[in-house]
Amino acid sequence: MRVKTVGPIGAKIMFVGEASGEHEDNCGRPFEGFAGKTLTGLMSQANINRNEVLITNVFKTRPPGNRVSWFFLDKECTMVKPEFRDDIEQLKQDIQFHKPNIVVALGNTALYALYGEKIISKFRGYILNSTLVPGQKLIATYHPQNINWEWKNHFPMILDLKKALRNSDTPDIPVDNRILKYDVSADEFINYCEKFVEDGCDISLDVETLQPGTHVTILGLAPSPDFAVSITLIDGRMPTLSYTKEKQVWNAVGQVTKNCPMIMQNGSYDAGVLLHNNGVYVRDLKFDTLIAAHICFPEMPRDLGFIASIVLDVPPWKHLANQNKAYYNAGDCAATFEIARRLEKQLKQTDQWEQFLFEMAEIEPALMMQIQGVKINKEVASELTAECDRITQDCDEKLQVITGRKINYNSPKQLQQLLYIDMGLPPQFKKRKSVNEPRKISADKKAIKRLKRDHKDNPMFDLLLNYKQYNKLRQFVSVETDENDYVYTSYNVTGKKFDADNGTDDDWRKSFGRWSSSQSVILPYGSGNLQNIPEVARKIYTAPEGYVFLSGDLVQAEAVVVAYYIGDNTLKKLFRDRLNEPDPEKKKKYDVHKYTGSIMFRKQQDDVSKEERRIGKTLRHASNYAAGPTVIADELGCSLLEAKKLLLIYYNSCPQLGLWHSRIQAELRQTRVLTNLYGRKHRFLDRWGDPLFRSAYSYKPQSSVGDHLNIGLTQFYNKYCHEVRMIFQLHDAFYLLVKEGTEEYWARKMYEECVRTIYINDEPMTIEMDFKVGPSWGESEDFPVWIEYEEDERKSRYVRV
DNA sequence: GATTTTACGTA
DNA sequence: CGTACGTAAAATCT
Repeated sequence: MRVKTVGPIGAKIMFVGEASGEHEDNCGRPFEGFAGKTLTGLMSQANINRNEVLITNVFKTRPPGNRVSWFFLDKECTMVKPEFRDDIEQLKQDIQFHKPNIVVALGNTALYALYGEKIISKFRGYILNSTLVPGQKLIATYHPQNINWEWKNHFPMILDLKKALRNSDTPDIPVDNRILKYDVSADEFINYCEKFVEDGCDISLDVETLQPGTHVTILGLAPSPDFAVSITLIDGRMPTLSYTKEKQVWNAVGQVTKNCPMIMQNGSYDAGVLLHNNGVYVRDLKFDTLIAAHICFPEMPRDLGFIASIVLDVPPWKHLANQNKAYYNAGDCAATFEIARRLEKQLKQTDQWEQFLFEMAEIEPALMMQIQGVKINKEVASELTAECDRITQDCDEKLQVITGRKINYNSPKQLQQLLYIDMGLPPQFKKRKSVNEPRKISADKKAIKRLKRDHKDNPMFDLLLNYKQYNKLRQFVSVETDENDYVYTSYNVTGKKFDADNGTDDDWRKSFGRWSSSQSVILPYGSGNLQNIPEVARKIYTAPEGYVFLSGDLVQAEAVVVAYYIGDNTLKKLFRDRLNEPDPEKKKKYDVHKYTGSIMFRKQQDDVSKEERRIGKTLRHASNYAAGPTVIADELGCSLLEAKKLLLIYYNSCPQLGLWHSRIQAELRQTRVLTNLYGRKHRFLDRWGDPLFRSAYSYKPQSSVGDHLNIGLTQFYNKYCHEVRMIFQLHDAFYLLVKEGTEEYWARKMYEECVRTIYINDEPMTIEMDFKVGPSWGESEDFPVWIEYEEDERKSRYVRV
């Protein structure tokens, strides 16, 4: 049965879907089946009443197998079969008859029919002018069915629908009055720069770069959302200006960044390139739209195109990037300026301005650490590399004797063949996220450990584990350095690697306020991420003659935060006593894990064995985040039954934990927004269920500790960056490179900036900081410094939880 | 040659 | 059914 367009005459919004499914075919009305239910739900979340809108499909009949490609001649679905062209004509006439203020295209097919473009992810959320009915305002979003498959598109789709509603008052398509000047002459560009300096106005800046070397090819500036100017410095691979002229341009840009408050999208990159390559220092990065987006939409993509699509009412421009880079760059500058205005408003309205400011303040220390880099000891590095090679070769040879064949142990496929087919061992499976997923066979470390447990007499499993360990270690110790033996990392304040721009982006990033570390695009030397270097490999990072590494780490930080959240009085006292204990030897007495062991095994703390302490540590850690018995069993190497017993004892000894977990769930149910100890808000967008809860349990402690350290680190940097060098940030610790003999002086300064009190329900919580000193990152010893801590009102925060 | 999968290091 | 992050090598696709 052909479906009709349904809805009231005079409706302001018209939804256009794809084609009929089974239900639609039966009743002749669009969106009556499963996808229809989803659509109704989405509409109501966007405050749209389904009865007040028009709904139709592009194709009026049901394709065999529900495949849309049936309507097209080609696989890419770009040529409609002649017999279905009437459907398109019908759609056109329907729109012209009803004259809705806005049409909403649902999915690729509708977007193609109405606008001639195929990739919904690139065009969704923008205000478009329909090509099928020129002058008709159009917005595209996902097909409801897609939301059922890809949950991460759920929230953007609701935002799109809300935008459609906002734009349904009038049929007017916003006119683009922007003046985007591109490829201006050097002199004209310099004139603009001088004018901007004279006005002292906010300026948004954006650079395009060329690899390798990260040379600036195009530079754009905008003093408002309506005007932008860009200059091309490198065309292809050739400079466009003479040396003298280009120098004049850089001088002019330098004056702008010296005198004007700057606005950027990911300023850490642009400012880093300008500083490192062009000697241009950005004095006042006033507003970074990446940071703002991270605070406002912590689970959303943060590229400029996406932010624009949810914050602005503009036509899409990102797909033009390859046609005219200079024009596109100017467009980016203008868009960044406007996004900054809108997000500033939103940050203030949602009471997150303070959080925004302290995240902004983290940019400079993060950037400086990136550009300074760390020196590698090449001798130690090559020794360790040789050792890795020796051990892996040795394992390889011994394994060859045992198994009688030579395979690549790094190959999951070959290893699975060897273990589960040739040797006939019981296949091991990877843990699934949900029971609906198919079980996946695996030959990873965990699998081998399990096999080892059941075949204690066979030495091959130890050899395999050894091989894997040293093979992995090799990648951390054999690193490429620059000509001065330095390596670098990019510390990313918003904790995110950028999503691929090919539309096939993987999981979204949660980013709980911790920094991430990744390979620097500006200085691509070293293993990239410096936050996952194994202990042994840290030996290659040695301090120069006369210097040592000094680290300050927050003691048991997450455990402290959890203890206060759940209200565990014994633990609170334990942490407090440790804080007030001047004797470093006696401090060791206050050991959470020994305490846990003593409860679990009902004995005095002094009688707790090493093994019992380990069990206590594992249990506390795992159960804070609601881990299950399988994980405990794997971690402890015990049976599932034993793990279950241990967990039961643990939960009985700590009933507050379960209550806290329930409270988090209740909090989620309200608004899905959780707030940490520093006021950082996070809206959780996952489907309702266990993975959501687990993620939420870890949010408050993890992000609170992250913010706690980063605030201290930033304060420390602002005071002392001219006197001392900051080297690493490891989530709950940071490292300095200090002159021998000044360790204690700097330890005290770190303590002053990092140790502060948060009052939780009027109770003071203080996380202690301990210090370590060593000639290399890998060889350090405790460096006890007794600092009497006075709770200082000025440094404190009050929170209710 | 480009993309996806598998594995594994840290807090 | 800890979570979060980034990278390398193998496997697979085109």
